[in-house]
Amino acid sequence: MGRCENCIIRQFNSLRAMNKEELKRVSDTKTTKFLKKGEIIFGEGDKLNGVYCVKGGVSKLSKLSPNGKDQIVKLATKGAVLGQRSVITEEVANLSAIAVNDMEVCFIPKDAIVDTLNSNPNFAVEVLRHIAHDLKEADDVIVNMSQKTVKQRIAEAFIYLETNFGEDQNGYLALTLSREDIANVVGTATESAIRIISEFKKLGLIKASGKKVAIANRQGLNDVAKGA
Amino acid sequence: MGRCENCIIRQFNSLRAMNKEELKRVSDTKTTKFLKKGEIIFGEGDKLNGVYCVKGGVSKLSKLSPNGKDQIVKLATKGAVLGQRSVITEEVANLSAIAVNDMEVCFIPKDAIVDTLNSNPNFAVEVLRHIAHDLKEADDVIVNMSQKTVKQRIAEAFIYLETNFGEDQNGYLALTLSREDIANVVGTATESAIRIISEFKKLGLIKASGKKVAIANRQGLNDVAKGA
DNA sequence: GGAAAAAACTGACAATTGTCATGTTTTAGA
DNA sequence: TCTAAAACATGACAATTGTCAGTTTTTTCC
Repeated sequence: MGRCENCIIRQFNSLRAMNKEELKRVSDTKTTKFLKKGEIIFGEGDKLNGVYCVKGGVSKLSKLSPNGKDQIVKLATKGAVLGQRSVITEEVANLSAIAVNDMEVCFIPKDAIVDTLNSNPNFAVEVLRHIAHDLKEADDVIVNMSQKTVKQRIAEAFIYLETNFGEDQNGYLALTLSREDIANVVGTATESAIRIISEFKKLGLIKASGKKVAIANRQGLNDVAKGA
Repeated sequence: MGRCENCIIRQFNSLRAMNKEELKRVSDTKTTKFLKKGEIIFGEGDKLNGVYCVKGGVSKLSKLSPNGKDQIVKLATKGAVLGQRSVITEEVANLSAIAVNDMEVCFIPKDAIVDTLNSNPNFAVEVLRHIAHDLKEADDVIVNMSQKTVKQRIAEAFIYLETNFGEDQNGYLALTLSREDIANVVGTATESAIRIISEFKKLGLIKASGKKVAIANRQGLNDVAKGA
């Protein structure tokens, strides 16, 4: 089992503001878990006894709406710390976290986090910065959701996937989502998403091989996203 | 000019975690401002040199979407601290803050906030709790926006206004919003909002006298909000 | 490799929502 | 109090999006 002190992932999240002893404590109490695609890290309403630091793979953070549809609020990848918010506010989880592909995560019991928050202002401020950034992103999502058409949001989603997860060696988006997941990200019916994706293919904006999608005309997609 | 040490508003926000000296510093550097309905506290893209503590009145926090429509992300009332997020992340404001009715706010230069964040973990954690709570609310708004109909969201908006701002002595909602503002809260066209509000009146769910609105059938409104 | 299951896709249609045009009422200010 | 401006309201129609009912393709796993 690796030591947090040597973990490069830490540079991407708030744990980098911990000092040596604090980090040692985290390292001594953490446990590493491997999850297969589709497995649940935690569910809406679960009481969380710690946070999950994502070492590899991607998780979708989603919430079930009363009408039975899932809304994906965020995709979390390497470096993300899941469950942080719930641990801070001492509430049950507001979102579910489900593995989109195979994942490796470290579970860190909450005491190590909470105690450090209360004693090390650098760490508290660093966590604060991250959560504040998440809040800004969430506000932007609210605006997108309510002011853009489904077509625009799907175009944006592809651009988002490219800029955040990159492409594989063949130029396909490195993160492959099912049509249903894409629909749940942009908040529309699966059929609507499929229809628009087909249209994008016909227009030559993207190309697809099975579920793999590649951006074929970035500028064109951008124009659609901007409503041109 | 009042002293922060004696200000009851402080009990509602993160400033309650400040100690005597810190509070004294805030009190010595703060300035009080009075704003009329419609006045701008700060605008999207402004560089903020401090935060605004709301002593009275209500502000709408909104963002202009590329299509020229405003999306109201949040309504802030007594006790809210505006601009906190931007000061923490050292970014320009992501949202505009505009007075919905006459307001009184205290401007607190950012140094007093930032220095305390860096030195007093209690304060940092208290701010963290507030921002974390805001984040949860924002996530919930995302789900509502994307999974509920305009009718449901308008019904919810009235219930929200009642539970958060209360009623006046005649039973009307204490906070009166224009139809346009309501449309901008729920993310729809003004005409659509007007139509649905008219429908609610016909159904006896609400009654209206001019722009003042009263909830006439809470259970019925609730049913609409839940999609029954 | 083949069967079963899951995912992707398509068409037809209905419901919701947006837009534009216009009239009416309310509000604010001289 | 009167008037102009703003806000509210409504109709007609178009565009977007959702739903249902299927078919086809892809994936999974024995």
